Amino acid sequence: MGNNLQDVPDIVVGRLPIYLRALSAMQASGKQYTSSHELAEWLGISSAQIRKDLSHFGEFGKQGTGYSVAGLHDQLRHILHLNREWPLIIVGAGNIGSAVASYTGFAQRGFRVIGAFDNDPSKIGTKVGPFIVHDNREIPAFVKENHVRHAMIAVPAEYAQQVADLLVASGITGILNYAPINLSVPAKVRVEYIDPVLHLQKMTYYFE
Amino acid sequence: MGNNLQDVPDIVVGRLPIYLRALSAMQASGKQYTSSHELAEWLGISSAQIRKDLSHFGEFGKQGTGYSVAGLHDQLRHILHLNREWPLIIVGAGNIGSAVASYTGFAQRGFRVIGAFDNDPSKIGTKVGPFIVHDNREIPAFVKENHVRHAMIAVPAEYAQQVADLLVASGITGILNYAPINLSVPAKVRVEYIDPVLHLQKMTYYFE
DNA sequence: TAGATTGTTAATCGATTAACAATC
DNA sequence: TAGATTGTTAATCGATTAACAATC
Repeated sequence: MGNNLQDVPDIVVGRLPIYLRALSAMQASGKQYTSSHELAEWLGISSAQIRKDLSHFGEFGKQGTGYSVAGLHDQLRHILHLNREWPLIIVGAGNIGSAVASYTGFAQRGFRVIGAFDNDPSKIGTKVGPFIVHDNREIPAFVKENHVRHAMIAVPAEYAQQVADLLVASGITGILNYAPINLSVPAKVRVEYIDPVLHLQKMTYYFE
Repeated sequence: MGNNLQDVPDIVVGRLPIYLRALSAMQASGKQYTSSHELAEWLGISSAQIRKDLSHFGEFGKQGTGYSVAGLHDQLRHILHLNREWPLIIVGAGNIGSAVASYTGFAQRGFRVIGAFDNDPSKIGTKVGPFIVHDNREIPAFVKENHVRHAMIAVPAEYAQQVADLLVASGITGILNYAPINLSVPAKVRVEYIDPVLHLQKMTYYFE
């Protein structure tokens, strides 16, 4: 019941990848079946929440038995459109950009970095991970040719907005921003943020 | 009113670093005063929420005028215990660990990496950023000597839990986990998670 | 002063949880 | 069958927002 995208709260969508990640770990450990209770304990949330979240998309369990680990895993992959490989680009070839370009964890989870860009002449032409760094000016053509939807921004904060503008103009509709600054983009473009310092600062509130 | 730590919802605490980050940017641009409305537009949230959040900690504004950028910035730094420098260690000297060790963005925001560790003999003794990588076995002594409270985990998922156990046993009370796996730790220990793939997977739900 | 904006209250909105009939 | 667990409903809980008196 309720398969309309509009029906599903954003906060629920945000938990699906967490469920998927837990199911992958269970699958890797050879587990065949699980239950909302087991998943809940694993993740530190309530079993009712897991059942409620899943109920937005269908009925995936069996009374008395629970969920097939592989079955629910596949359903979630499908719901999240991860049964294909999404190409990604990374803009910024500094420390963070290099680490992201070299990160091998994308492939098994639905994504593949296919290009790296920077506007610094001293970086263009060098390699980060397996990629030769190209000039930012090549982004629009590259994005169009390769039907890229996602980009990661790993440039200094002062350049992040102009890079975002370029990405949006190039047709990118999902941005993962590593620069510690809020971006302003059209409503149709999704932006997610990663800033480790925010997490650390949140913790220190509770210290001392 | 309401300066009791228990009073303040965790979700409110999580927004304070975002406000602080915005105020830093305003300060850098030479702005003297701001208002809840301006901050709200900047951050894409409601002005009422900002005023409500701040009201948990005191009265920082003036009717008709708004907030002193520098004043509110300092208040938030104080509330978040950022008017000192917190030492950090990083465990795992791979791509992510190296990037984090080299990241220069911690210093201005209350943190400083002071040590890097790994258990791989081929990495111990090498340099990541400005640090020589030490053996994980040196963690307990190092944490005690330097009164370290925070650690970042950047090891493969399969080792993350045992590293977390070692950190907790060493006296670490705040963990920022870059490994894509949920950690199980005592209630007194805070854990925050960074997994870029979760963010990307959330976005693809809305694609196509 | 007149205009603007705060801090706070009360109302609204939405998310989480408890409980249980259905059923494997 | 007996035990276990789902999917769903209704109740609870908590967070967000609208509105406004106070006042700079």
